[in-house]
Amino acid sequence: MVNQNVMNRGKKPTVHDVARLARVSIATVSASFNSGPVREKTRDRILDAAQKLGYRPNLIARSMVTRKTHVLGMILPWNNVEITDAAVTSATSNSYGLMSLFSSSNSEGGERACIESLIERMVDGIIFLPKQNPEEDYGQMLSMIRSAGVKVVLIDRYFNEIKADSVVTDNVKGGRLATEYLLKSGHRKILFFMDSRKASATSDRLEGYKTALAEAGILFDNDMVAHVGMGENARNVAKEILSRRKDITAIFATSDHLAYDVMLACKEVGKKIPDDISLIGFDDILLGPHRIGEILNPPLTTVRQDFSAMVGQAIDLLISKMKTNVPDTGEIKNIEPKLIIRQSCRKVMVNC
Amino acid sequence: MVNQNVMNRGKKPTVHDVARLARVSIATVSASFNSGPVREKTRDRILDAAQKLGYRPNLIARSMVTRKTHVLGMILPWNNVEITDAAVTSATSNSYGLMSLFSSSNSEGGERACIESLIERMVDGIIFLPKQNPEEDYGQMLSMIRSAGVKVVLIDRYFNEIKADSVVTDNVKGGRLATEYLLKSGHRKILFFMDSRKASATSDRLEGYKTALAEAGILFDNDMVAHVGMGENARNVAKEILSRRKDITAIFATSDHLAYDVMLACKEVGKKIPDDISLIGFDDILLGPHRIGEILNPPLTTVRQDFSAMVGQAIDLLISKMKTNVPDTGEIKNIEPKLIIRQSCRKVMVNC
DNA sequence: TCTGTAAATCGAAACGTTTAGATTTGTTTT
DNA sequence: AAAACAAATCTAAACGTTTCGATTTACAGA
Repeated sequence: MVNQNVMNRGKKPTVHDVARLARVSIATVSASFNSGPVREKTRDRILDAAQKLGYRPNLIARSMVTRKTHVLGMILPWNNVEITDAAVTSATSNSYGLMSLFSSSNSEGGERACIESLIERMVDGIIFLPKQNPEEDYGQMLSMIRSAGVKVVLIDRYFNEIKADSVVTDNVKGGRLATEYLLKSGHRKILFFMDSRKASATSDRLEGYKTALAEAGILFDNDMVAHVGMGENARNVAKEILSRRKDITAIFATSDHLAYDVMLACKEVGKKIPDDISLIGFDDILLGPHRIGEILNPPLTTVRQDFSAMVGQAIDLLISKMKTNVPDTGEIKNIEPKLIIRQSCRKVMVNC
Repeated sequence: MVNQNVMNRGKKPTVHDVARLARVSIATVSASFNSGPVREKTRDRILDAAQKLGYRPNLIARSMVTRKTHVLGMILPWNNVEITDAAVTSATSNSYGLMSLFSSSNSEGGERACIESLIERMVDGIIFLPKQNPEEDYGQMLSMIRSAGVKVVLIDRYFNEIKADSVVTDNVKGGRLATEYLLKSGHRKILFFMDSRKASATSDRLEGYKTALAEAGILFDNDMVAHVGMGENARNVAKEILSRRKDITAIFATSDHLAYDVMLACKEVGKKIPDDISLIGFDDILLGPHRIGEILNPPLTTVRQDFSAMVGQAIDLLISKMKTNVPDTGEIKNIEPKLIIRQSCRKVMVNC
């Protein structure tokens, strides 16, 4: 029930209306809504008046003067449920809004256009998962962001040449986990099956693969890493390799999607998983109430990334950077990956 | 290279800086950025100046006076890649920003809290997919939105008692498509397997099921519709029915997730799909480069919803409503569903 | 009661646009 | 060349906050 006498008829009530009703100045109203120094009695009177009028501060007006929108931006190459979920949850619980953009569906302009759009909308900070296309100048993109006074933290990727705060899965550990598991199961000829992007995530996983091999005293063979080129079809690439390299007993695919393509290829080529080929993926993609690995046939052993933790920490970091105005230190936070054992790998006899 | 002489050193340039450099008033600057009436010669001078200064209009300040943020809000029960993808694409191409919220992960407050948050942030319009919980007062929620001067269109759901514009899949057609297909394949005992929510989508699919039955001259049997209660596990419910009702030859599940649970149940009970039981789903959930139905074993026949078209039309409608200030007509737009035939159904001999 | 001081309150000026309405400029008509 | 009119430009006032410095108030100590 709204008191019509004091209503600025038809329009939303403002600080002025509240001030008038509470018999104080607008400055005092503002103070009581921002926990400034105001006597309890006055605050009660003001809150009462605000209540009576149904007053809610206009965030746009506030942004105008504070030069903070309390909105975060996020740029991903593709939509990812786990990431966007974690991001809105984390942003919301810090009472920030979130605007997500997908750089690959952005028809023209890609990542740069996304950045410009977010800057224009004056987000306070940006969570950025760069594609790491070799032809793009990420240094320039980042300085574009910074010179607009916007804070940024990278997720799932980091740059060697460019100083930027990132939070990523410990991919070398992930690669090691997968490879060690295969090694322990007796496999010696393990194919590293990757896409052709130049992402830090992928090369770190490869490094983990090499580390595990070295620790097991096995010589790294460059022919055992297979790239799926840009235009190529992963399934066909896998088929080709499968029929050419009969010695391969296990495949470590750098994503669950790639692993699925390997499954398809195996079926077409007449190899059974895990009997003929052991297969391990990466990501453990979430799919509604399940993981894709549970649904596949056979259920896929894989390395789970904790995107929720990754994004949560990224947003915490971002917010703390927004408060204290220190320049980027280039810090890289690692999130622990986890081996999820299902049924796509089998033990193999080693002749020793 | 920025001209330092004219720079408001350190701060971003404003209309005033541009006006000064171009020797016009700020009103004229504003006019040329809003395609107002300004002589070509002057416009060039202004655009030149703006260029030189690196001027970009401050959208917050603009919002302050126009009372439009050019941001849309979206509320979904759960994150859905297809919907959020379509929404950001469509919003972006109309040069709107988008803020998505998920009412079920919003720890406290749910849908109402999401609405309040979006209103507070002064979005111009809201795309709302209500859970349709029976205990919620959606009429009140909608009038909350409207009285804040925010436009709203519903997706995937509509209300009978409440006047609200919606765009939904033609679910009775979808239900009919699925049932007719099963009927044509010779099935007579078709279980309608649904969750217990009171969503219009589900009851429409049931209506489509009944229609198809009636058209085939088959008496509707209420025992052939199975509900999964709130606390219940769909797989267990399916198992129970499967072992009790030996006459069932086909199951129409109202979602792909539910269909997957049926698959699990069949496996546990020793029934083979499609040999013993024919199964059909709904949604045709997108999963990266694939559909979940392709990945399942056997590949799942299902009814595809075109979420992309649904959201696209919803946003178009929303935007047109925001321009012309007419009250909601309660119009309901239908999106065509499509039967996707894979391998989870088989033909059955009819004794005639 | 008076004074000194800290705390509370206030007035006014931003913040960067858009937008009426007034005024000037340019163009056509007479 | 003057008058009439349309088009372009300008001036000033919003829009609803926060914030800074000034002013008032409350209260303790003398």
